[in-house]
Parts: sequence; C-alpha cells; structure tokens
Amino acid sequence: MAKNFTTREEDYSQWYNELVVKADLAEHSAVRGCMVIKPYGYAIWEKIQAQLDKMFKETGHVNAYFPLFIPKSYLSKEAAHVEGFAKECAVVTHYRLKNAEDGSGVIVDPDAKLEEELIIRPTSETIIWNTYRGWIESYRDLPILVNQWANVVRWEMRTRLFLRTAEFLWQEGHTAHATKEEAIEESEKMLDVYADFAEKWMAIPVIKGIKTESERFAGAVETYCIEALMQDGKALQAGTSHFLGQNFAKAFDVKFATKEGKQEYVWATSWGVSTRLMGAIIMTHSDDDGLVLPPNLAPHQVVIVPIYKGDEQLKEISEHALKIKKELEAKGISVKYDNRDTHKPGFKFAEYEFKGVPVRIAIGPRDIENGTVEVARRDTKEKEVLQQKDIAIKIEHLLENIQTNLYQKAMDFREEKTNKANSWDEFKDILENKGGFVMAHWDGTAETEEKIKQETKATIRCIPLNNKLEEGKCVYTGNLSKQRVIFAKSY
RNA sequence: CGGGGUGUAGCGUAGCCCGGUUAUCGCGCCUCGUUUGGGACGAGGAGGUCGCAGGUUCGAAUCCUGCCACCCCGACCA
Repeated sequence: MAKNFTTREEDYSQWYNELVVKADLAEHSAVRGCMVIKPYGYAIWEKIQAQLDKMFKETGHVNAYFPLFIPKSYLSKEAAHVEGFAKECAVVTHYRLKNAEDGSGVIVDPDAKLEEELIIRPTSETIIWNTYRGWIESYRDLPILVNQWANVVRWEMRTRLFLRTAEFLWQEGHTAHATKEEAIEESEKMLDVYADFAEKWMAIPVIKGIKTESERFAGAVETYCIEALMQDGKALQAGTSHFLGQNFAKAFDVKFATKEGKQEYVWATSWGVSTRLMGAIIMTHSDDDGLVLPPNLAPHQVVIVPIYKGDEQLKEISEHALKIKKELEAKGISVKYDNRDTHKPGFKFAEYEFKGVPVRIAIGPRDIENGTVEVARRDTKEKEVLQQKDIAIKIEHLLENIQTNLYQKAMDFREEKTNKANSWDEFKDILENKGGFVMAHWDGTAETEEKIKQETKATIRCIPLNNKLEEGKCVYTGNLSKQRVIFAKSY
C-alpha cells in the first residue's frame, strides 16, 4: 500500500483520492477541476482560516464581503489586469432556464439574455475598487484595511488538485492608502504575516522576495511573494502581496482630498493565500505512510485509542482515557478519543497515521495496571511508554517538539536543495539532477528570463528581499549582473 | 486547443489480439461466529446499462463506425 508519495506530484493525487483530504474531481466536464473538500480536509482549512484571520485582525484589518459577479465592463478598466485574466474567466450570459419544447429537458431561455454579461470573480480588485470610489472622499476615510474570505473561479486549461483548481477558496485583502510609502509598507507587512504563518504554523520555511516583471500580478506595480520548496524539488508560490500603485484608483477614478485640499489618487495593495496552502502542507511534510500535519494546524493534535476486550474492560479504560483527554484539553490541546468498536486498534493506528495526527496515545489493560500509556509521534514514528502522571505537560512539550522538528526537517531539506550555479552547464545540471532552488546571476532582462524558461522550464521564483549584492555575470548571456536570483521549476 | 493513452461493481483490475455456457480476481461492503497491544480470521452473502449509440454476426465486453468522458504531456496560472 505504501507508495513513494514523497517524490512525484501525481502520487499526491492518489493520496487525495484514496483517503486523506479527498478532493473529488466532479465527473461532469463543466465542473472538471473543482474540488469537493471532505470534512477532515475542510477542518484543516478552518484551522488555517482561524489563525490567519487572527493575524489580520492583529494588524488592523476587518472582514467584508463583495459580490461573486463582476460586470464585464469593470474587468476591462485596468488594461494589464484584463490582459492577465481575460483568458480564464467563466461568464454568465443568461438568468433563466425553460423547458424545452420537445420535452428533452431544460434549455437556456434565449429571451433571458443579460444586457451585460457577468464574470464570476477570478479576483475582486475591480468590483472592490468600484465600491471604494463611493467610500473614499477625504484623507480622513483612509486607510481602508479590508479582507474578504471567498471563493474565486479561474478557468484554467489544466488543473492540479489543491495547487490549481478551477474554483478555490482564499482570502483577499484589499487596502487603500493616502501615500505610496504607506501602501508599500502595508504590502510588505502582509508578506511578513504570510511568512510568519508559513514558518510558525505550517512549519514550512519560505523565501520572501519580489517577482520579476514577467511574473508580476496583472495590474500590480510590485508583486511580493513567499516561495516554498516541495519534497519533489519543485517550487511553490505560497502567498503573494501586491503593491498596486495608483493603477486601480485611476481605472476606477478613486480620488481623495488631502489635508491641503488637493485631489489625489488613492494608493492600493492586495494580498492573498488560498487552499493551495493545504497542498503545500501535504507536499512538504508527507511521507510514505501518509499525511504528516504540523501540530499547530492539525484538526486533532492527539488521538487516544483504547485497547480492550469486552465492554467491561472498555468501560474501565475509558475512564482513564477520558481523564487524560480532559487534562490535555485543559491545556488547549485538541483530542479525539476513538472508542469505536467497529475497528481494531491496529486499523486505527494505521488510519490516524494516514491522516497525519501528530500524537497517538494507546491505552490498554497493561497500562491500567502500570499507570502508563503508550505515546507515538507521527513525524519520527517513535514510540515510548510514559507514566500517566503529568502526561499533559509531556504531551504539550512533545507537540511543540514535533512542530519544531517538522520545520527544521523542511529547512534542512531546502538548504540541501539550494545550490549556486556559476555556469550555464552547471545551471542545467543542477536543474536536471538535483532540482530545487538554483541561485544564479541574471542580466535583468525579460528576454533572457524567457529563453532560460524555454530551454530548462525553470523560471525566476523571486529576487529575495535584502538580497546580498555581488558582482557577477549572467549565467545565460554573460552580461553583467549585480545579484543572484532564485530559479526553479515550479508548480 | 495540439500530442499520447484509457473507459469492465464503491476502488483497483483479468478477459479483448483469436467473438461462444452464468463476465475474472483483489480490496471494500453486509450477516454470523471467533477475535482485539500494529491494517484479524473463517463461513456465507449483496453489488454489473462491460462509457454511449449504431452496425456486422446465429451469437459482441471482444470485430467495425460514430460520439462521449476521463487521465498524462504542452501552452496559461494562486
């Protein structure tokens, strides 16, 4: 049953389909590439949501909700934006069905054609900036720091479970500011929030950087990103934050009166992360035995499995188990006590390993006798027998330990897979044989970037923030370069 | 949209080339019993428009034609 899940993206698909966070691809072609997120998978998303939402609020943001439908004309107001999204939009053209005259079912009523087509949001900049025009008159109305939890649709030609689905869940922050400096500060601040979340909660090390012009968000002046490295050596963009300049303010005519009484265009940012993060967690930590969840995001941090013969023994063991459960819960640890009598302990052990529960406690007659429990950690598969006394504090430390260990393991892996290339041959060799991040000099032109992509499939993931400046020669053209940038094959 | 591949039970499959009883096997599911410290065992049972439509034939999962769907690779992208 165990397959080499850690090396190839296709194998992860089997994962999803078999047990873990099953994403059923709908059978009908029209909804091909959409996910059904099963309860256990959704519980992980809820944990992600809860923590991010807290961090957004701590940085002064509030939630709001904007329409799913965007009038077509809105989308066409910002030139670069429409160019970036036009090719992947789902369009609503009618508002009514009727019975077919030949009785063959329902058909679209041709009389119910919309005057103006509606686009199902691929992102909400346009409708939000159209709304902001009415909210902003004076510098006193600024800043606006709004976030939206929503679903969006991008009609991708090719979908990949979790990483690129036709419909996905995300949050999108849209802020408006009086000054350029404040807006830039906001986009950098939110990038820090994302990086913090990735490292402390998902246990995924990320590199903060800015995108090159060709990889920049459609309509942005600057795109900041966090880049993570998956176990198969491919890079994954885990989050983005954009400094939008005055592009959307100009497109939607959003001006404010300054203290001096002058009319000026508003400065904007937008930032988002999506259900792709769940893919990142799976592809960073999973092993051949299944999912491995970081304790901070696991729906159940601890599972207790009783081992017993007969109802009487179960009753006695349950008393101990529930007492331990209570003690753990008092420390804020989420615990599941699995007393189902329809499955044997061995089956449960395997099942929770597959689901990535960080810590498993087994308790049976032997333990009752000795006042012990058997504690197994998911990340290393190590087991030890511990005294029930003070178990809560031990488990608390163990969970912290697992969280740190997962991060360190991922960090070690990334460092091993980050290499410098000083020649074109070396560059190609690393990409082909080692994978991972390649630090190389680049002459700064989009042409060179494009040629490298054509020849190797690798793209510039980002130019790291606070990058070390060093003189060098472009790995492809030999032209002068002032710094190394990060190349990788990516999802 | 281009190139390749595949459709048989909830999942994974054999059979197809070379047409012939009641469509194979494993997992899963149901019942009963024995089990329960690492995915239990035995016995019995349920479950099928063989992707769809047409054709050839005494007879089609198997041969022919058309259609549909899905998967993989590429362009696009969080």
